[in-house]
Amino acid sequence: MPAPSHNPIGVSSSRETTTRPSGDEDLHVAGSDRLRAARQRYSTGRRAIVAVLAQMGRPVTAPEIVSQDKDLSVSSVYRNLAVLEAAEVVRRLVTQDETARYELAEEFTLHHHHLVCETCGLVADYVAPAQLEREMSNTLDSLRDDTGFAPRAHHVQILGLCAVCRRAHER
Amino acid sequence: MPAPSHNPIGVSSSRETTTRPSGDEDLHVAGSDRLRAARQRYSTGRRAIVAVLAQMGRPVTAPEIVSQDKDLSVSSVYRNLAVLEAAEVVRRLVTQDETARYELAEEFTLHHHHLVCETCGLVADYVAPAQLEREMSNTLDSLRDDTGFAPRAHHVQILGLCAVCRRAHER
DNA sequence: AACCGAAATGATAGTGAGTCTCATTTGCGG
DNA sequence: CCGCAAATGAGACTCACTATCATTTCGGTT
Repeated sequence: MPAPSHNPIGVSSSRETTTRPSGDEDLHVAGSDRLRAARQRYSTGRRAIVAVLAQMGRPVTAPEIVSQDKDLSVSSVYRNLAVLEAAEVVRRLVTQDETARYELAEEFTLHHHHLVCETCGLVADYVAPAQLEREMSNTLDSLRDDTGFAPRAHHVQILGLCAVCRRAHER
Repeated sequence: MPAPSHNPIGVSSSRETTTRPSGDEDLHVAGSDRLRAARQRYSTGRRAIVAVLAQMGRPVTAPEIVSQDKDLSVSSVYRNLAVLEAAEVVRRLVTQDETARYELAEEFTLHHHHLVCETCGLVADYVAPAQLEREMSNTLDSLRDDTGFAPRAHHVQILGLCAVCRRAHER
């Protein structure tokens, strides 16, 4: 298990993500519950996908998931990601490189946003200051009142250069 | 030229967008300048793309641009959008439906974010309250200091139901 | 424990946005 | 007016993603 050292950003690996406080057991139990609530089975394939997402600790693409676990087939991964998203076990997110990425639903993580590297496309988790979140929810409240648009979620993407690309860029 | 006092949503049609204050002449002059600065020509095709974007007043996809102006070819549109983006005349943005959309660069509009309808995919401009923007820039400042990530831009997507889909959904 | 039917799977073909190539055309500089 | 680099457009290609469908798995019932 490689460990990319300490890092205030949530690109951390396996055990110790900044954005996922609870253990793997709870995770699978909760996943199973949610699927049952949606009248779906928590099959081996679906469990495997959740395991990969938990292990990665950053949003990953479907092809990445397939290559992580060779027992998974392409079509099943896509189908199951859709099921897991509908059951709110995973969250689907799209960034600048227009390939969908998946991560555990926010209920299994902390509420967070994303840092997107414009050079290499890497997406990292980022927990925003409480004050910003407060301001955001004020804003959403008035949006609901002032306009016809009914907000359900918000998502902040911060675009820039990740540490690695920044160093590579400097010289 | 309406100031974005009420109705912060910018889905308004043709002439009178809430998010683009200046006239078309200025726009093309500025566009031409920027391209020249990037050692590129402001060719007919590129001008046509800018005209379409100005007219639409909301982020549009490349296929939409092609269908708006039959003189444009697919390959040229993609190539020129890339050129225009590099010259910072247009801005490329990707939302949940993973099809890139383009709009005029922010210097030709007001600083704004986007309302994304989860049902129909429509993307509308949204000018956020000053207080939220203030909080956002505080956050970005400390991000730059605290982590290895160098932010260049931020982008808030508010996901939910647009007025039309909301009404269709209610009954 | 064997059976049934529904749910899940996986190989494969299809879709469509976006990219690459290259021969042709356009248009600025001398 | 010429020459050459920039721009164009048709079409082939890539690849993430979806749809199809025959096969397999699994939970519930006798």
